[in-house]
Amino acid sequence: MADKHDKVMELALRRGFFWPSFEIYGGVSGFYDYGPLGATLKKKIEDKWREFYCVKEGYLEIFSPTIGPEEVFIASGHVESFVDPMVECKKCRTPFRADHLITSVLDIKLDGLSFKELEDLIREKRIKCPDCGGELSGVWSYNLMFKTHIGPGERKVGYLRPETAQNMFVLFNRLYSFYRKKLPFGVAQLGKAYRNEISPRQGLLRLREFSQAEVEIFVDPEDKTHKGFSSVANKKLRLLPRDGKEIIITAGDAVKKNIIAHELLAYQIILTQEFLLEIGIPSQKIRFRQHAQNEMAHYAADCWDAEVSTERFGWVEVVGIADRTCYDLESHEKESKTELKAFKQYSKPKKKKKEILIPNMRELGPRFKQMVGEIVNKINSIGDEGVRDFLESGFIEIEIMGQKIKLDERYLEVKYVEETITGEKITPHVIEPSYGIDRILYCMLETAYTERDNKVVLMLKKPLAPIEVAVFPLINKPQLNEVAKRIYDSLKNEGFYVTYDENDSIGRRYARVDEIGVPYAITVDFESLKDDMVTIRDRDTTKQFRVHIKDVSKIIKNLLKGEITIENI
RNA sequence: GCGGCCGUAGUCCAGCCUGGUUAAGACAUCUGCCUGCCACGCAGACGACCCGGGUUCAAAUCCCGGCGGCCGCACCA
Repeated sequence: MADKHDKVMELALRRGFFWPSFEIYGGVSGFYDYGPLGATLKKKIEDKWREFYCVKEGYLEIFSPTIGPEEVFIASGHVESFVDPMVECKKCRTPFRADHLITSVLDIKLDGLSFKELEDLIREKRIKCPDCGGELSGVWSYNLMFKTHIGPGERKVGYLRPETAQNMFVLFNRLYSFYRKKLPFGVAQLGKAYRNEISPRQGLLRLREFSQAEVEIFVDPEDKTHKGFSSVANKKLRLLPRDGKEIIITAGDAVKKNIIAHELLAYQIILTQEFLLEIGIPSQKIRFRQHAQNEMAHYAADCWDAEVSTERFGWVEVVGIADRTCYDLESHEKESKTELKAFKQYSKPKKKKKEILIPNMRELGPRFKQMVGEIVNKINSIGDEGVRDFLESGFIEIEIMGQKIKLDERYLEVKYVEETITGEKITPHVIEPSYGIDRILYCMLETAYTERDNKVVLMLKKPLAPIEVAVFPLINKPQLNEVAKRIYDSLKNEGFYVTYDENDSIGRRYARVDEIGVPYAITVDFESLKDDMVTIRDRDTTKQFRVHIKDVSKIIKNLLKGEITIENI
């Protein structure tokens, strides 16, 4: 029995939403081409995402390279953590995660062992294949990143990015200046990411090259609020928290009861829900699942997945909403030796009284001559502790060019000063909603797929349909064709995605456009030649209304926007 | 990566077990006629054995390998 997944895949293939890539060379799994309808649909989903995040939230978009130098992914942890240690049974060839196997056989916890250590443990403890008792192979690693080389030769290693996020962390200082050094700010990026999956399946749900739409919101770690939160606090969410008990709760209560860690995360979850509803996923097919502690990515502190219910695969993750804390910025700061911090100004400057040492130049100059410069630098860099030592013992000892110099009260004077501290440097935390565009597109198609009288009707949300309006002559006659083509041309000029068809019967043409989700069809009949009116037919109800040709474009526009319906034109 | 099943026009599939003339059908597509609102009818056209090797006089068919798909195991930041 063909399930909905089969039917959607068949439709996608036949009508040009997407196709397996490189078919004439036998195909390569994990890659798909978007055909004309799929590419247009994808573009519309992406534009909707832009409308939500870039326009309404003001998180402007950037566009970065998809290849990055090794250092980026060493810092991000992907070179080390995006790897699985694998062993294989030499006899039955079953592969195992080496660490999982040892953990389960020896009933011990393993943390951060090297591959060699894992291998030694297996040999020492004589661990065999749990399935057949066969001998195990050595430990080998599988890194899910695509590796490449930058420039000639193999000296400079690069990787195809496994997520779009890293570019935005690497660019932090530039972005921080762009946003005029104020937190919070957000940056968006829509682009390709690459993961060399061991065994990709399930069509668009697990690709080796896929489109991510990510936003990184940089915030003060002590202020994870959102100014728009009060307006969404009453909206309901279907949550599946870590404890596994599903609840329906308002965003406000979820924060109050500490189910969702903070307002900003809750706001992002609501925003994601609004997005999914807007593209036509019904609310009963949406839930948010909290990651278990051990399931979370190496960088995340808390993470909620937006999941959409599908017929074959059950709940499918389409958006991940994570609090990545300061992990990424700190890692890049360390690896690049470049400060990646924001300056947090205190609401009131803090005053601090302290003692400092003032060099007595009158004495130091004649005594130390050309060494004075160095000595003064050393004195100025002496911390509070050094000052305290001096107060107690009456001298300090410094080292200049291997020479120890003792300085006593003759050379130094203690001064009491009041220092004003206006703020401090902090590493912002990052909240990240990360959309899987391809998965969303699949879920949209599956949701939209319906059958009516044995015919497929793709009930896509109207503004998102790749073809927005079809124009037909009632029958294939030159007089009608001429008028229909004129309407077709004028709609194209108005900016609509339009199709024109005069082949076969009117019924077949309606069926053809229903199948690809065209929301409205305009039909020119013989009456039209007399009264300048045409029929608009609604995809979902097949209801028809006659309107003036001159009003067609305005009416279609309003229908698509949902400002009017076919019943109240 | 392993195991099971599978791979034939754009799509769905017959034929394969038991090798043999021109690989059948349906739908879709195209052309012509017809057709006055939901896949109408008639006539015609286009179009396929996943790739490589082997066995054989002869391979879609049997054997081996590869690639791809589905399911299960494993994996999935």
